Amino acid sequence: MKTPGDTGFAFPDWAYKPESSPGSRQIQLWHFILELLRKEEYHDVIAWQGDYGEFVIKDPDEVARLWGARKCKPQMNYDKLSRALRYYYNKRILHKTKGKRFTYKFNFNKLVLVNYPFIDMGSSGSSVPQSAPPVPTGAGTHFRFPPSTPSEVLSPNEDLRSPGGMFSSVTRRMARGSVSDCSDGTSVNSEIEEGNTGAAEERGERGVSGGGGGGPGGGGGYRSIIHPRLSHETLFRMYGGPSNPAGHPGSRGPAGHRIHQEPLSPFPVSPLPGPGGASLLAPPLSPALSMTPTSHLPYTPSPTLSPMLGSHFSFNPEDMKRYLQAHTQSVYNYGLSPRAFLQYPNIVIPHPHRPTPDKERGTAERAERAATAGGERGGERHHHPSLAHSAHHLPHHPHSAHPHPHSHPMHYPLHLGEEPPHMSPFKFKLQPPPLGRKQREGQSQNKPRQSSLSSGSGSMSSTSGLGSSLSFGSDLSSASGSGVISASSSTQSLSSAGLPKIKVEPISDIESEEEVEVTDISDEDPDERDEDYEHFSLRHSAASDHQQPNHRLANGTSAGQHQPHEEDLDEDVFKAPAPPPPALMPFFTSQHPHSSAQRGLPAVKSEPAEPGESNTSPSQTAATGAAQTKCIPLKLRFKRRWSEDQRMETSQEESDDKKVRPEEERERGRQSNGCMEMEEDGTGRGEGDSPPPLAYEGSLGTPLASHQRVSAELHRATAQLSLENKDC
DNA sequence: CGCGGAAGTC
DNA sequence: GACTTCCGCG
Repeated sequence: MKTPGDTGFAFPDWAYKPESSPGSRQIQLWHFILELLRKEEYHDVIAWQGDYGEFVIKDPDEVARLWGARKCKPQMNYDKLSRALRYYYNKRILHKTKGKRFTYKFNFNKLVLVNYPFIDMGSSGSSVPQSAPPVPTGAGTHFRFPPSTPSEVLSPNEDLRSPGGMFSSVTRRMARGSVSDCSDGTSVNSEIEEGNTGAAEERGERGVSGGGGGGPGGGGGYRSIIHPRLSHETLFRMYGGPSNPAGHPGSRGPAGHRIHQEPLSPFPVSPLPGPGGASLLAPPLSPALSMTPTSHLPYTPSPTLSPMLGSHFSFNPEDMKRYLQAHTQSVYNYGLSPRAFLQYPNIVIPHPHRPTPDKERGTAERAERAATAGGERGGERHHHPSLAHSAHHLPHHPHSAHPHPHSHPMHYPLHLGEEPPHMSPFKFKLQPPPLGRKQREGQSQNKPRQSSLSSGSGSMSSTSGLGSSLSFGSDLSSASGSGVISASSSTQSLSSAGLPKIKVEPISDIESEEEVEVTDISDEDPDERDEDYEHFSLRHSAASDHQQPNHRLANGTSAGQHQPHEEDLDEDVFKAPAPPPPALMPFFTSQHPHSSAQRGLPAVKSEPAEPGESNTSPSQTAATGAAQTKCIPLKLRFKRRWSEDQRMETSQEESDDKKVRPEEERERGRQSNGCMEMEEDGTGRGEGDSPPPLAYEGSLGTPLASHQRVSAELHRATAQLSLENKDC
């Protein structure tokens, strides 16, 4: 069951970030739930189960009690708590797993975006921002619950940010959490907070954790202790975290909880990939990712994962920064709001469990698993298979130029400042979005994959990393998370259906590291999807020409996948949030575990969002098949996309959905103002805010400047891409 | 058990 | 805004 190291980490830090509730000071129920989930102590009461993000309340009364204690609402009961939970449905934070009693599922996407930016950029690499929701460790960016675990406190993200800044923010949050505690000793908070140790629950300890008191101090303490830049792994180790599942797998474990084996991590089965396990390196990918069932995709992409061998593999902070800056608005803006997702609908968050049979993945995963040894549990924690792969592969990569030995080649691009635009070695294969079904049907089979897109030399990538990344920019970026990019553009018209998903994979790990394939994977049906999705589709169609012929195409491969609404939704929900911005793309790429499987390349694939288990194969197919590859006017796409994004940022029009929308818009408004999510923390922001630090080479002092700069880069990249595509 | 409206609280 | 409380409905 639990993972050994789990102690705390079920979700990625970012998951804890309070997405929408900037204002809310009090602990929110979902945070509380997450907190409980991450603590082994409460596994008998509530635990992860089943799909990614899915959890079961084993003891409703107890959970209610705890919640009541936390909120000082003695009268709390499950009925009331569940009502509160139901309110999350509309917010898309949570949804009910139908047919399963007391079982709910988190919608990480919603959360992700918010956190995204911060996702570990840090060395830690926690990397997994997007996709892996559940990154185990949790260093949450901003907010964490009461800081329970040191790890959290330490969260890489924060580290990345500025030590100080993050800190403060964290502390604050912590403080908040603690504050909220009810006076009574029983307060849950305290219990939770203690979590670190786990056992220690109790209240007394709080101080130690710092949660209670206060904040800053506590947080600071941890921080001080740990170097900001420590890799997650390190942290994990410290905490017993992810990386070494092995270490603990058994430890905790009680076997079982009544309900599940799952440990803390949301991903049920995550297997940690071995590599990590093995070494420090092993990045703590989110288990989820690794786990991801195949059904969707192999989720690949986490941006961060870059394979760096050595150091952390996660994102480079820098990259993240760039990304952030670049997308400052876009991403941030999109932030939590569902819309954000809309933009990046394709991104899928992998489900932990569903194993996919994919051929491709299988390979990679197997290897990983093997490495992991076993552990599913281990897997959960952090290892991302992909990482492992990437790591392994990297060495092989010819990239001589690599500045960072560790970093994945993909990263290169990132260093825009330094590198000339063309430098980048990457080659991208672009696969055009799937043709319309009809086309697809006709062609799909025929086409094996056209890798053709790849420009011969990968010129694409060329542009500076940035370029490449940028190119993917908005649209792609979205994909990035999962690795999937929606290529909105497919010329074909998709119709409302949706965007096709495109995969961007680095194609050769070994061979040419840099190539990236972009495949259209989309399979989703907007309809099924949440409103957001719908919007999404709308947007695309309207905004871009992109309409793609069919989403279905993607589906096509995966088409079979429909699942019931719920699942679909779920799936959708879980889809990875925004893709990493262009800059990030590389990261994503590298990370891809599954994709890598194919070759071991670090590729980013986006899998169909669809959860449908059925998909798995299809999706893979799609991925692999990529057959669809076609030449797409990427340039146009990107450009448009970019334009749109910007536009969007500027004006938030959008159709709305239900309730959600309002929120989104609001958020946007705020964000647009320039505020990042972080800001509130204020402290956090200032200090740590990564963005600044990230700035491209610092050239961008201000976000705006950076943003512009990014835009420029993007355009440039786009142009190059277009050139590359010309072949087509 | 689960849903969601309605009203109320903080 | 985020619940909490109550309640009717399936």
